[in-house]
Amino acid sequence: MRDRLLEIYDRMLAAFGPQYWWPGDTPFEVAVGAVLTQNTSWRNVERAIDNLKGAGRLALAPMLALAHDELAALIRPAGYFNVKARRLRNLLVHLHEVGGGDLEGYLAGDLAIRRRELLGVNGLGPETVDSILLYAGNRPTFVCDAYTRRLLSRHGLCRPAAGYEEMRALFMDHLPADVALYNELHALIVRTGYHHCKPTPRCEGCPLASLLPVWGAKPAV
DNA sequence: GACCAGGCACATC
DNA sequence: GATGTGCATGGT
Repeated sequence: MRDRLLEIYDRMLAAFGPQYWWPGDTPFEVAVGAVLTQNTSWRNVERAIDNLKGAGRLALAPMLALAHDELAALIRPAGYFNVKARRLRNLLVHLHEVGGGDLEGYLAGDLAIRRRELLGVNGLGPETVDSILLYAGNRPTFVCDAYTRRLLSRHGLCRPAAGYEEMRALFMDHLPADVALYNELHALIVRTGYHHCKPTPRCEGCPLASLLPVWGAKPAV
């Protein structure tokens, strides 16, 4: 299993190069982006983050001071703005009350405990929590998503209906707990997902074709 | 106009 | 435990 995962990693890296994730300037921006990007394209998230930046609200206290409607209006381009305004506030309140307002210090605490605490915040699921821990906190936890399930299941490495924790364990049980590796591997899986679903379901001539012969958004028959 | 995008909570069976 | 639904904008 380790060798198969690393071969996929090597192929993707050779094809697309390092992805330099997460696209955000500060840990706080990364954490906010992790919520905003839930089921949403990154381009729309960027608009929302630009709005927050432009309004001088991209920091814990200034964002926490916003009324629901004000926050929702700023993040509108990211979609689900009422839901996400609530989820962001839940995260901010948690960081303020449990984390003492110090995001980086908070994320540096015991990994299993921090993960469990963050999963207890309403609106933060496993992908969002692992993204915050890995990309904002530089902690070794693997991030999985819909692309990951497609990649694994189409290579017979997991069931098509595999749960999140099952996929995460698959990576973490077979790969070293290496932040740089986890960072790049997840980013490359997403990058490969874009590449394959945009042009054509069957990616002819792709450097990954022998490893990833079929990708389309809907499982190919 | 249909389909998709770096999910998640909640209701229901 | 599995399955269905609401949430919403913007690109292709």
